[in-house]
Amino acid sequence: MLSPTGGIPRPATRVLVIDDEPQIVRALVINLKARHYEVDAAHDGATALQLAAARHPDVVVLDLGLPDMDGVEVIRGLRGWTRVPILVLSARHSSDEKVEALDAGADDYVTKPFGMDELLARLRAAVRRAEPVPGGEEDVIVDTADFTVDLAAKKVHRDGKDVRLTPTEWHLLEVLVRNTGRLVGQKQLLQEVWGPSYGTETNYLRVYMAQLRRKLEADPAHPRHFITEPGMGYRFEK
Amino acid sequence: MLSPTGGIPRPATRVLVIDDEPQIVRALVINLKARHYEVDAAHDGATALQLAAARHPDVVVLDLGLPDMDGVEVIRGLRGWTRVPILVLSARHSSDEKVEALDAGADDYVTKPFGMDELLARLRAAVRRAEPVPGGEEDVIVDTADFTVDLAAKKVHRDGKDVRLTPTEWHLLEVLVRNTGRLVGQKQLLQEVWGPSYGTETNYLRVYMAQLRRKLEADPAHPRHFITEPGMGYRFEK
DNA sequence: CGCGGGCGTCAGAGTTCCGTCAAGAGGTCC
DNA sequence: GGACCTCTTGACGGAACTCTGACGCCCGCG
Repeated sequence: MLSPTGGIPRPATRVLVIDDEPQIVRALVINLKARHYEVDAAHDGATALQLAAARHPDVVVLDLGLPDMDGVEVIRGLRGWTRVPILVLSARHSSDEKVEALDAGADDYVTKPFGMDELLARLRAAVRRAEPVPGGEEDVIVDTADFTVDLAAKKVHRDGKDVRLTPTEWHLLEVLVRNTGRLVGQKQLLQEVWGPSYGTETNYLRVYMAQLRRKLEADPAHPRHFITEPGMGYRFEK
Repeated sequence: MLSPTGGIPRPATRVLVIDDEPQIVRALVINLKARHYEVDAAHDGATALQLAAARHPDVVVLDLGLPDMDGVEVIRGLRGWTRVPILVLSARHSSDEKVEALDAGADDYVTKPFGMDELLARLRAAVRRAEPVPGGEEDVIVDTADFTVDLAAKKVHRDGKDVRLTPTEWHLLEVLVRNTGRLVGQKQLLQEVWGPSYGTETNYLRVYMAQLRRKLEADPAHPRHFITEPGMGYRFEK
């Protein structure tokens, strides 16, 4: 990873670009980075699905013509678990193609060649409407008997004090809290926190889970909130 | 999905069509009504804003060329109080126009002449993503008289408490529950839980089935939910 | 009435998995 | 360069889980 620890306060929009044509990827990456988006790129569908799971992009730009799988399959693969906006690029102008992609779950369909300004505007629109309603959403703060997690401010409060967490500790906590009550498999946990290639290093989990419990549990030896499900994963309970 | 809303019986999707060209309005209205949308139509911006406030449409189709006011002003007027999806129609292909409309709050931009199929697909996409998350937490929950299984959270609840299951127990339960009411053969059960090379070790089944019944049945000796079909397999009943 | 197959139950052995500690590697800030 | 801080890695005791064999029960059948 390039900046595993550095990304601190600004929640930059993360874009996943999926295209097998290097020039297009390059043009997109340059333009997006210039506008302070965080960009990941994949040149085939399999990599794309992996990256999406690992990085949780805020928006996906997908070229339908991929070497390894049908673009529509990529859409379905994503839609199986996420509602992230998908902006489709395609050289095909056929109406059927558009309808198929849109009905599979795409949010927008742009035909090549496209104007960069227009694409960026469509991207802004897609991101904008995916944003949570500015006024509502109490979900950013999760309260337990022992501590409070503020997902927006990235802060944990306990006994009237802020608890200091390292980036990895926070990342792990975040994944667990966003799935409050649900079991999160160790593989999923590892891949979301450490990256797609870390699926088996369960010792990381043990170390950092212990760290979290030491900092947040009233009695770290008998955790009430960070619960181990042996052989499966961990679960955060309020 | 045949119905515009995605199959669930719900009040019809309401569309507000704003265009000053009678033929286009007519074509849209006919096509939309044929697909069981409710349709309102306005021929100018002022009427459109009034109608939108009165009728609360689920999606707006807006032609930018209106007699009384600039189309972008209509977008702003709507965005002042609602996040309803806005699909813009326009004869102008200019990139600047598109960018302006999209940044003013439009969700999509289609240039005339447009294909009706494509427009309808884009409309479906706009409506779809505005829908609330299906099922709230989309947790698949199976309820019985004695306990509750949450397949997404991997949780079993009984008598106000969470029941702790081992990985094998959970896996077995999952296969049975996903086939509620159906007989699952022992070979199938073994292969799904233990792997393709296990087809005959029926003693595993006996042990873990007993485990499940002890943890979940009110009277493990006389199971109501985990039913043995001698010589064949097991069946889960609510 | 004896026999055998299929099933449920139990408890122990063996293995895997987890929590904990500690030490080293790498990076950052003064 | 030195003093942190953080992430990685290895080792170990103990806990949890899986597997296995033994036993008893029920039932159909010879």
